[in-house]
Amino acid sequence: MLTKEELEEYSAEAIEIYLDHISIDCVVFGFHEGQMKVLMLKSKNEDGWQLPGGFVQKREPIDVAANRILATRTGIDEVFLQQFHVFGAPDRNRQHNEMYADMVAKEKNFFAHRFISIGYYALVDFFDAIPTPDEFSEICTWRDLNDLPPFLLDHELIFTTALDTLRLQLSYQPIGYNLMPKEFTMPELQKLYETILGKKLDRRNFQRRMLGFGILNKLPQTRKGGAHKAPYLYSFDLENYQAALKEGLKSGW
Amino acid sequence: MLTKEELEEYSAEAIEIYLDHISIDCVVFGFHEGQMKVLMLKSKNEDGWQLPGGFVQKREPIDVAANRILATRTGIDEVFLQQFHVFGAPDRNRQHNEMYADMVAKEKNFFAHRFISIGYYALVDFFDAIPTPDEFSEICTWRDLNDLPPFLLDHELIFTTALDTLRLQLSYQPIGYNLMPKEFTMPELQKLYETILGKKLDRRNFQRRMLGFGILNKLPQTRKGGAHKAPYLYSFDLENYQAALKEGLKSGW
DNA sequence: AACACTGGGTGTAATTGGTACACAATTGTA
DNA sequence: TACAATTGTGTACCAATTACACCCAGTGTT
Repeated sequence: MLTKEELEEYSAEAIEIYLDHISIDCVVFGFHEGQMKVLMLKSKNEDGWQLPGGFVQKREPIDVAANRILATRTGIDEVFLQQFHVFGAPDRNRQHNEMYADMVAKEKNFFAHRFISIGYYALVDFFDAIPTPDEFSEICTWRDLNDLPPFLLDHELIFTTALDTLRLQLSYQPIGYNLMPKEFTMPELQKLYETILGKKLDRRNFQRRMLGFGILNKLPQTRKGGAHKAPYLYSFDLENYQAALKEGLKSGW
Repeated sequence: MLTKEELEEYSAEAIEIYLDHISIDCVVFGFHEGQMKVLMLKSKNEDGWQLPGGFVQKREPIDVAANRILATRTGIDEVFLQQFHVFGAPDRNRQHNEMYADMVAKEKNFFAHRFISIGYYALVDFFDAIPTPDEFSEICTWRDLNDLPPFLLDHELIFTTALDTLRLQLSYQPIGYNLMPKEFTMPELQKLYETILGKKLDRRNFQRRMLGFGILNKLPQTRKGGAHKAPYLYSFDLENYQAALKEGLKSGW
């Protein structure tokens, strides 16, 4: 737990720099060894984990703020980052309020104010990110989607909503450019889709469909070294990929 | 334009009641005589129109705030209301700031603060709504989608984003329950879809597809009085409609 | 009363897209 | 060299979407 002095100091600084009542929380997805990962932070003071988050500077656009927060936690800039929902229950940060209620008057404790949080989700290359804790956390690390720790605040809701959004997104937008390495095999890409969706897909139909989108380049090389037939390598056709992002993969009506 | 005293009074009251830095703007869609309508307000002081909006009370959930704002402008409660995007550019309400800059110090003018606005869109029955202006507007009325007035602030962006979202939504969720009267004919419903999408649809395929969703009840009556064959009346099957809202109309993968 | 006109109800063939398979090819290992 | 495992490609089948044709009912005209 923080001391009275520490809390007051952090609080005074935050009040100077940041907009009151608005926060940002990021759900950062990565992909490694066939498993989906989320970036999480273990709180120093509390017994639980939270998502990377932060506040918006007084004259900073919110997208820039989200980018800055992510860059501070991972060292990566310019990632695929998308706002997906606003979480605005009046008591969403009740936990904090109660913990420090006796120590510092609520008005003087920036963090005890009511915060409406803008949820962003990000897709990043696992190896590009260097998880870096903030001043309130002792650990910042990737957690497996199948082995998630207890969440603080409403961060479980934020995470679940992000995952649902990602799954929905998957059906009408291309995903993968930000999660896969430059070159990859079709089975590797399929594994990503299966992990996000949480179910098996047919190998052959996946390949045909994926190629049908026209967002992949087949490279002449194959991935040698495996104990079996060497699969071809692919890369994303960035131009078509961007176009597909804009236009969507399915027309609907 | 407001007087110094009026502005200070409104401002002082707002500071008491509302959360600073957060606003809500609503894009309210209605449907009348085969035309899509949006609810808009003509500003008393400025030469332009805006979307209905407001602020969040200090201990009020944001969805409740959006509902309250809408209810105040239309008299309807419990409408289909959905947040779709957050608009957070630092100078989005620059217009206001400049206009009153000389009159009241910025710190004392609540409305000159930076506001991050949560965009909601609503679908309402045209006849249920009674457009009611707020204290800053002289007119509150439906405007035709094909004949929109000049927007103030970034409200054109908010409107456009809402329309895009609605069109996207249309391809995987049922729409109509909140926009159509209790009983309606298939051609009337089709007109709604065509208006939202901005293109013609095939009469026969539309009917089959719509019925295929299983969210309509065919009523025994027909709509008499037209100059031609009397079309059947339909109503929504609310139970199935709700289910379709949750599950989506298309599976995706 | 017969007729044309218009808009509404229903059916059907052609095309497309998705699903479920089978089989051949390649690689390292036994 | 045979084998196991995995990848590449093809094809038959079913479901959904699209495109189009035909008939029906109500109104106004001759």
